[in-house]
Amino acid sequence: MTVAIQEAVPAIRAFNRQFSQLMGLLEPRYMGGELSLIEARVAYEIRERQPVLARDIAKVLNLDPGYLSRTVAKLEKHGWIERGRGEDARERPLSLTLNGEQRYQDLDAVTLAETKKLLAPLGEDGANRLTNALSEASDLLFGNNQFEWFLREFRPGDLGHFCARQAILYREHWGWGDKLEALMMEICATYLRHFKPGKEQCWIAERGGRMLGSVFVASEDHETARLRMLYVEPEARGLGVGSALVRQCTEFARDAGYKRIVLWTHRVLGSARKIYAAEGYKVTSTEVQTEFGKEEISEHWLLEL
Amino acid sequence: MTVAIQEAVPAIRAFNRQFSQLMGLLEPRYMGGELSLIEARVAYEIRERQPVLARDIAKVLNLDPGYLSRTVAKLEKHGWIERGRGEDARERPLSLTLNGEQRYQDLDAVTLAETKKLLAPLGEDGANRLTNALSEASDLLFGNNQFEWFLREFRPGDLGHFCARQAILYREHWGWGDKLEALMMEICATYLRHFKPGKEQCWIAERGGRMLGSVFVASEDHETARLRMLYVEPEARGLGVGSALVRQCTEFARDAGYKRIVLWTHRVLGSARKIYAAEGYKVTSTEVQTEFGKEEISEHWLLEL
DNA sequence: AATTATAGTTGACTTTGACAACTAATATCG
DNA sequence: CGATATTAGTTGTCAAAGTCAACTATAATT
Repeated sequence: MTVAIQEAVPAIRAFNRQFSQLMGLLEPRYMGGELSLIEARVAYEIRERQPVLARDIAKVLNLDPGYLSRTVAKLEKHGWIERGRGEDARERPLSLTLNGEQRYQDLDAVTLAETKKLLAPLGEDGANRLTNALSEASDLLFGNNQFEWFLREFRPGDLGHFCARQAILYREHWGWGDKLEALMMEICATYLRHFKPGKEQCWIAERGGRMLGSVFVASEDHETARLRMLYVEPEARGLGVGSALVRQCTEFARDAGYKRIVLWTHRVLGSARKIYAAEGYKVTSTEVQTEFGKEEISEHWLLEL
Repeated sequence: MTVAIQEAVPAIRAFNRQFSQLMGLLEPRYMGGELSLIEARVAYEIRERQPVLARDIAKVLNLDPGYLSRTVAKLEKHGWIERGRGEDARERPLSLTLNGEQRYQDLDAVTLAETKKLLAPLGEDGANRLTNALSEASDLLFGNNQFEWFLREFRPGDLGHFCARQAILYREHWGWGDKLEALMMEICATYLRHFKPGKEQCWIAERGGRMLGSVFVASEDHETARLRMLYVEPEARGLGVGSALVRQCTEFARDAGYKRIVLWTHRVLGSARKIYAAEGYKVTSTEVQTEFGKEEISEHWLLEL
């Protein structure tokens, strides 16, 4: 058993305790006492899955079939749901009535508003961080990555985060020193300072608020674009993030009217090299340099647009 | 209502649903049916807070006093807890008996083992990320953090993260533009590039793996140190983080043999100004500048060492 | 001294939830 | 094909969980 798991156990337990207390405040009683918590949950599941069989609801909510039967009967009596007829005459597929849908919306609006009120003090940044944290935890605990990754243009804070990740990853994997971090910050600073909209751009690959990778195009001269600082998080390898980023750069450079796009990379970065090659880039020259603390073979690549 | 909060609401609701289902599997029945969930929770709270009054337990667990009274009676009958006598004769301070402590440990060992089994597939890295994600969410939702904050010297990646946070926070709060981000990255890059060990240093205030604030001392000339880029996360205000960072700088500058330490800040940053004043710094001059997109009054401060 | 408030208890009650026996329909297998 | 098993859902019964109001004993307030 690793140390990290030893530490995660109290964290999750403490979180559970506080979180369920907080959520308890949020779902005290639905529809002014008309529905119990369980009834509301059943209604929710029916709505999500309709038409659905009671057996499936019982399974997902872990309810006794008898208890569920009565709950369903009550919901039906209230006019929220209706029980249809299936192919199999034993089955009574459940679905929300129009009235039920309306009532559900009302119910939902209340908890929605309360949740918003709860989150309001967090502000823009806090809400973002919360979403990220929950998405990360959800990822790890339930293993469902509900979010797809996508590319977007960069925003304030992205470049800093990017430098941080690069500094950590490169040091971990390749043992490069402080100078790399300084160099990257210089590049980013200069880039931001002299940013030329339409001729330059930076893209972030993101999933659930988490940066999976990034790249940027800088203007070398009127005819030449430079692709810089491609990186992909280890956890995102194999998703096609790197290719998508490089292709985005190529297309952008072409649309922006450049005649060629160049880049500088290192022989040791094998997976990046494969991507460049696959996108049609060619090595134009090679050199040995020692700037980052140990000897590395670096390469210049080029693609005519 | 910001967009970020609009997005956080479904995230927290979805998380709640899945999380409570997962935790439900984890706490089905304590001690082989000897104790109910509520009884176990009450026992937990008593253990955490002993000696504690029933009223406080009722408040924190949101229980009916009558119900709690019976629950407590049952725990006492089982020999888990005992009811003492307070100064105030109405009060019956509760505490675990030795036997109760032993039984609690047993009980705890079971759920602990189950939780570990649940987390085992995550591995070292996953467990770390989960701990961080939960600690972050816990911070944001409940505003408390089980970890203490402390200062440390900076590490690779810190400066990038620092720039990112500053860019986001300053934009959100003061509406300053891209130029600030560029300026900060330039400062950090130059700082790293020309870092003078013993004459310069950067400190990070950290809690539970999360950066709460930061500051750094740069060498202006042989006799003058410069305090730069003090920042404290909004969530960490009022903990004394800012003062500790400033004091750290002052002491470092004194020990490093500087004759004075100076800094540059803005009139609008009220809480920072208070800290500088409290640490003995004085305003030496004032100017209006517009570099960050709107007009700001900036100030030069100085402390003779 | 009278009034009000607090800590906790008890009795009466409702709701929640669990379990097993049940009906009715479908599936399976010799 | 018919006996048997299985499945979807219902109903009866009961215990546990939870609520509410009335209650005692003590302390605080006016």
